Parts: sequence; C-alpha cells; structure tokens
Amino acid sequence: MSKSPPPKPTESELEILQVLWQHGPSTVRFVNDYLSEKREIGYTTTLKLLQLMLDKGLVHRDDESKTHVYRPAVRQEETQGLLLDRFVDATFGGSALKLVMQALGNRNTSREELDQIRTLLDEIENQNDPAQ
Amino acid sequence: MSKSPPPKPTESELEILQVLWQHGPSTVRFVNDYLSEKREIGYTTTLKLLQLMLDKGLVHRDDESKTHVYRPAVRQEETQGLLLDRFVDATFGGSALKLVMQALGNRNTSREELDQIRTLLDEIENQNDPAQ
DNA sequence: TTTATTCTACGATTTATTTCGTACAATATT
DNA sequence: AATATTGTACGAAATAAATCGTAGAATAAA
Repeated sequence: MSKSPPPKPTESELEILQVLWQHGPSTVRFVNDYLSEKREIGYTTTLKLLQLMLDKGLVHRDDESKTHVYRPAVRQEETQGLLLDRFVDATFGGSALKLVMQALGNRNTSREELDQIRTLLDEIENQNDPAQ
Repeated sequence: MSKSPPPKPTESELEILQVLWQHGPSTVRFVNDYLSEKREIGYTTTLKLLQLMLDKGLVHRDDESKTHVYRPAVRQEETQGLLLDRFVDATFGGSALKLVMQALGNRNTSREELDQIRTLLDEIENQNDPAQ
C-alpha cells in the first residue's frame, strides 16, 4: 500500500506536464528539446526532474527499452483544478468570481470567447435548477 | 534613480499583502496575530518577511514611532493581474478562456454571481462595439 | 529605578527547488 | 573492434524561500 495522492507539481514540473499532456508519452530528449526552445535548460536537468516526478507519482515510466518513455500520471483538468483552487485562495481570497472578473476585464477576449462563456453560464444555471 | 518595479510577491508575501490591503497600514504585531489565526508562524518570521518586502519595494514603512507601521506599495488589482497572467501562462498555456471555464465549471457559483458575470460580459461587448 | 515587556535588526538554519557534473552502461558509427 | 554518441543514475552544488534565535534598544509596569 502507498496511495498518497501525487503532490501539487512545481512550476518546472508543470512545464513538463504540459508537454506530456500535449504530445503524449515522450522521451527525456523530446521533452528537453521542447523546453530548450523556450529557455536554457540542460539535458540532465530535465532528466532529473522527470525522475523526481516519477518518485512523486506525477508521471509513469516505460523502461522496456533503454530509452525510457514518460507519460503523465495525473489528469490535466484535475491538476489544473487543484492549482486553480490554491491560486484563487492565495490571490483572490477564495473568490472565484473576482478571479473571473479580473481575467475577463484585464485582457482582450474575443466575442467568440465571450459567447462561449455565455453558453457555459446557461448550462450551469439550467443544471442547478433544471426548469423547475 | 532606482525604479525597477517591485518583483512578483511569493506566497507568503502575498498572504501579508492581503492583510494590508484589507486592513490598511498595520504593525508587525497586527499582521502576525492575523496570520497566526490561520497557521503557525513566529513573530520574527513575520517581521523578517516584512523587512524583506520593504527591501523589494513591496511595502512602505512608517518608522516615526518605535513600532513601525507597514503599508502596501503595490496596488491590489495590479498585483492580482500580474499573478494572474503568470498563472494563466503556467497552468493554462496562456488561455484565459480555459481558466474561466474551469473556474466556473469546477465549483459552485451562485446565480447572483453568474448574473454579475453576465453583466460584465455585456459591458465588455458594448465597450468594444458601442451600439453600432 | 528596577524589572518585565515589546520591539527591531540580522545572522543562521532549514527546507524546497532547480541545476548540473561525473560515472558508467548500452547502442551506433567508423 | 575501436571510438563516438546517447542514455540513465545519482550525488552535490546553487538558488530561493521561509523560519527562527539571539542581542540589544526603547518603552511600560511594578
């Protein structure tokens, strides 16, 4: 037995998870090449991070062949939700409303996106109170 | 001369800023008492944090009297916006829409809040394209 | 005016995170 | 077969953040 849930990923770990979520199972080389496009990072740094993430249960590893293949062990939406909770608490005193207002107010959102949000709002209302 | 903008606050620093934003200029004692209600934290820890924040330009200090009084040097909306940008980038790959969807979908939002958001959406649309 | 309390300053420790160097094994190239 | 390349393991250094202990000054209480 040893079923403590994986911990909240750090910034760097999240960066790596994004790559795995987007591109599926990947080698250290692939992840490192990808990260290297955006910033300076050594190969063994990426390797070490993935090894630590394996320990923490954030990723799984296929080590059949010599070159190991890593894949996410946590789901994207779940992880994002977790981080969002923490962020809302820390930054907006727990008020998701304030966060949303800030997010929408502070940046350019296309009409299309605004419409998507309206649709979502409708869904939520109907869901909580399904036409009596 | 020396006008580099204050850096992004850490979690703990943000915690303190929340107190200052909410309650106005405060002493170390006050801030510490406040934080202590939520978690274990020594007085000198709070003191040290405030001193570091002073160095970083995150707070101002009135040291007329022996007991110093600290006040925010950064505005709440601005700081929240800054942190939000980073968070959206790190966690949602830059998509504010995804963040909003997640924030609304993942938790209980009251009808009242939903209405507030609707109103905001209206304002945004009218603003970009004023009743043309 | 002693004694106790409250306060700041600041070095140092602890803990978390990121980064890298080196050793060595497996595979590929010449 | 010899050499170069690519890979993993892992210790350890570098960096960042949070925490606390102790010293000593100022104020308050006895």
